[in-house]
Amino acid sequence: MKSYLEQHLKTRLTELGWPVEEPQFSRPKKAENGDWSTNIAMALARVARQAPLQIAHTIMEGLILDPEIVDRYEIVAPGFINFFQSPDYLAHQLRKIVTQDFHYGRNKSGAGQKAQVEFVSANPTGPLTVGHGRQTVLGDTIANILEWSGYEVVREYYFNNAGRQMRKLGESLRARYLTLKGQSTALPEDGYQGEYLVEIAKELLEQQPDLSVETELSVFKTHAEAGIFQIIKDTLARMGVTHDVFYNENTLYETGKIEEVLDELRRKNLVFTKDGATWFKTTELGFDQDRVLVKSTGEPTYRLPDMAYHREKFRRGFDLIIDVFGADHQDTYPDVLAALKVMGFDTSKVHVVIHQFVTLMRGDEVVKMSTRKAEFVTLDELLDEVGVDVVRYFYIMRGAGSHLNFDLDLAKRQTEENPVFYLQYAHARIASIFRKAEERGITYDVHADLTRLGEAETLALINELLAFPEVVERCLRSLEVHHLPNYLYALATALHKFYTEHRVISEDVPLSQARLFLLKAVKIALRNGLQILGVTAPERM
RNA sequence: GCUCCCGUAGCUCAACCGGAUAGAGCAACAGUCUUCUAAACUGUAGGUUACAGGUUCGAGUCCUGUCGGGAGUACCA
Repeated sequence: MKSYLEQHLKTRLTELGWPVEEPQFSRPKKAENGDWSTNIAMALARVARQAPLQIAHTIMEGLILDPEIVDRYEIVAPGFINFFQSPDYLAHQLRKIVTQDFHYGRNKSGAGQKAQVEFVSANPTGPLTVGHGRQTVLGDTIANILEWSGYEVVREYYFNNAGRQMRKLGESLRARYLTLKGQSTALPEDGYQGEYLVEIAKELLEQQPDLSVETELSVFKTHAEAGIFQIIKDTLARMGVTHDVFYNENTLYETGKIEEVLDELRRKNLVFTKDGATWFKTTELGFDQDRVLVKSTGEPTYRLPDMAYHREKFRRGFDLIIDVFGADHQDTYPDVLAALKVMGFDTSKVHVVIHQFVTLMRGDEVVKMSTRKAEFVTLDELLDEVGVDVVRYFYIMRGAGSHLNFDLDLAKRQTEENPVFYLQYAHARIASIFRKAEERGITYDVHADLTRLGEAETLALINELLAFPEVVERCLRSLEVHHLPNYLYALATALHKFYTEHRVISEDVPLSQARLFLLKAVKIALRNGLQILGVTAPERM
């Protein structure tokens, strides 16, 4: 309907000799303002030097619209043109949904294109925390949206298993190991105090009982890393998340990619040496200060590998590159992107999604988190307490740019007034009605007479239902996926209202069948939407 | 100091490229189950969209400034 109107309106504007800018259509909030509305007359007021209402009339007088699609239109002050869709059109759309079934809501905007989503990327120093949860769900849901838009998607996890942090980790494991062996050893200063290292030490002791203080640290480091990665991957699996690629920063060194980037920047005259360190001349590119690429110790900062990594992303041929970062990484990407641009890559392909922090609350108290001190609630613990469906939904229901308060007490307590259950209940309710219909011998009929559907609540439900593909596209355009849970909530509300007002199964068999047909379509949209969110759609509750 | 994010009902948050009377949930109050699942529905109340200017037919949305919260501003990542 939208594209139909767009097309005809554009043609008409051309006839009139007015600038054919992209006409904007929106679904009015109020049903009385039609099913689709455009503000084109107001937008043209200045250029055409006429009153918006006059323009609207001029446009509409010469516009011939198919009555099977558009029932009627109205011109309303200050200059809106509102269109009302015809019943035939609605019926036709409903049939389409049922035919598309598992494909309802998909679009082809990314067909033939490759996308990469990098998310989580936590270094293997400890289990994933509640803080990582937000990024996990955000990244995975964005990836789902891309898949529903036709992209071929690679989910990627970037990690670093070298450096000071990992050394500390190895030392911490060694201390735990030796303590288990009866040689009580203190954890190093700033060591990792988490209980998980004790578990990993026990495993190590079973497998290799002969290690000692003399053993190379790398043995402990390697074992700690493997053990922790197992924990992380298990957690991700519980969340329903599978990464296709785990990219080790170290390979960038081994294959000389780091040097290549440095050389390339040198050739562009953007590198200089000062105080024994190697600097990136970012001031030359419009930044307020220069940045260190290689420390005086000879060790590169995160910046250089990040540049090399992103250069690899481009070379691997991705058409769309999405980085999901926490707010603490805010300053790390502008100069990385600047370097890539200098190297000749099209950085408009890179989209950085920054999410604000999660504040973990216990009632009114803020829970402070630190991986090293093991003062945190792990994602696993959260999953144990409230389940995957609730965790995924809670993390995604708010915009990434908003700070998220995650109240543990509330999440645990929430079993009844929880929005997730509200959605799932809508789905289960429909399933239940279908079971009941079968009992009563009323069968679902593909050829049901849909002209029987016409009450206000019914039309509201159908309109909500038809918006689903638009919501998916909007999530894609904006990379703001919280629109989806919000939409599904509204769809569930429309369903519940319809249910309260109108009995589906009645003596009137044709009407029952028409309503069953509608519910079938609603069930499809709910199920597909929940699938994108990674939330289950139960048949009964 | 500078950069980025945020500020909307008592609380948690929506509001598509600037559109029509700023919407939900929770909490409060009042109702609705002999009938397909009441994990639901209806109604009442709750707002100077932090503040002050500006841009225009129209601003929660864009611009400038102020205040408040968060993140960054390292030879940490």
